[in-house]
Amino acid sequence: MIETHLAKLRARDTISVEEERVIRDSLGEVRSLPTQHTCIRAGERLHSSTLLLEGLMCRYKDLPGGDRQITELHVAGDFLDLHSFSLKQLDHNVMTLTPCRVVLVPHAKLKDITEQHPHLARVYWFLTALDAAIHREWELSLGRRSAIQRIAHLICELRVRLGLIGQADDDGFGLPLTQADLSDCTGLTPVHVNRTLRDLRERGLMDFRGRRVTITDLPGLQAIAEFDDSYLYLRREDR
Amino acid sequence: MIETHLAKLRARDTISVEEERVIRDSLGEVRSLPTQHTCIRAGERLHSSTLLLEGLMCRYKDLPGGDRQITELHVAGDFLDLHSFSLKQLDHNVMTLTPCRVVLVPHAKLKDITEQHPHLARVYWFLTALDAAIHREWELSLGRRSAIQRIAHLICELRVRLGLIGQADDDGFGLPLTQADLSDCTGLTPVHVNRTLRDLRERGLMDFRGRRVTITDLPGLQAIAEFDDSYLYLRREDR
DNA sequence: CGGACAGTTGACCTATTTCAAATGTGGTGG
DNA sequence: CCACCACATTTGAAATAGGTCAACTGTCCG
Repeated sequence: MIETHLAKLRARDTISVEEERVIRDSLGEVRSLPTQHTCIRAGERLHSSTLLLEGLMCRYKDLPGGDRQITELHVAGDFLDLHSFSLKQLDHNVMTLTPCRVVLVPHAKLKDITEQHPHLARVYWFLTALDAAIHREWELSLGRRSAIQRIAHLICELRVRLGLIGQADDDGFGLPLTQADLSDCTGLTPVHVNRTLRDLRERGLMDFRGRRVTITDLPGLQAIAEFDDSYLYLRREDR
Repeated sequence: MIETHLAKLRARDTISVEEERVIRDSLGEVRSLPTQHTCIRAGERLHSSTLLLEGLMCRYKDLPGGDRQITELHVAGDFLDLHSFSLKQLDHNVMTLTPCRVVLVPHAKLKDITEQHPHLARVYWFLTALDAAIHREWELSLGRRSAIQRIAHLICELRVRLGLIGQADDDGFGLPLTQADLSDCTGLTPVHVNRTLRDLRERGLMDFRGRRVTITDLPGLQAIAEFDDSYLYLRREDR
């Protein structure tokens, strides 16, 4: 059930059999969620964190005028709100972008981990630091990259993150997002996303159609995005 | 020496006398740094985290073309790189924007804290989650707010954060940044920052001259920024 | 007094947005 | 199997927020 989660952790550190058992013991209720469903709202008091088992979800913030910014995408194996353990409530919403399956991890169990399994606690602390690193890279995209770079960069990021859990290879991957979702990730309008996707296709770099990204020139795509995966911390370390 | 740091923590949780002693015992070398000095570079292996005692610093990422994005500003009492404890190396640089004084906290001491003082460890985990919340708010600014909103929002954020450590009130605060620094925070050009500051002045909202922000209409400034401080987690909680 | 920056302004430019309409496309009910 | 509906995608034309380039003006400090 949590193989994708373990794959994500084990790409970055050593998780012992004992720790794996502790993780499995922390799991609570499993839920299935429909698509386009906001399952956590900013300001709600939370008592458990949510681990994504299957599907695609996002964190987003809305503006009074109706504009939306997605601040991070989540794939299987990600904690959507591990930070709610420290924060107690979130400053953003979390919603599904596809039908999803999730499992709840009570904050009480996480607290036990901080008291009895300090190494595992450090690994989980690392996961929240990794989310922050992704936020920083998105700040760079939103602040300083052009439209074509923003989209190319996002696709490069997703290729690596999905690759870790065996859901992407060099040729492409399934990506059940609309162009409007993509515009909310990149701070662009849906119309401009459409034109930019055509540009990427005409340049022979990638094609995004029918909920699938086909990468036709990976080095070229990475070059235009100026993509460097070091912000994803893919090396194994002793935390 | 670390009063600003304790003020920041105690605005969010209860720190016992014992925990205060643990924090004081974790402090290592104190350093004075000149202005415009990059003291941590992306990719460097780090063995201690740095607590800012005095001055203004920033985290930033550079692009090959020379563009720069500041991802967060830091005031006295902030850890610049508490996350380097989990990450081991950073994905961004850290530099001074004024002359600064900092104190180093060895990662070995932080590791001891995770093993012997789980509550304090959770408080520090919270601090890194707070940095991530600030990153998310900046993503929203960079992705969806107009130039005038981005600058107004940044000023509102700094007023609150500096206020917590007694360095700002409703009338304004010292802010030793250049307009170019401001442009690197907001993803704008220095020229447009200059015009936008004039706009804010002519609207009677705020005036930024001579390294000082004078707020002439705080409610108006907050209104145009659509500022809501909940992402700064100012309520005290039991973490 | 001079030099290095920081700030200011004007004229022009362009990437992206806005608005509006047309064209797929997938699912549902008859 | 078809008609229809709700959406997602695509395209064109016009508008604009913010960028670029270049020059000029403080201002601080040695």
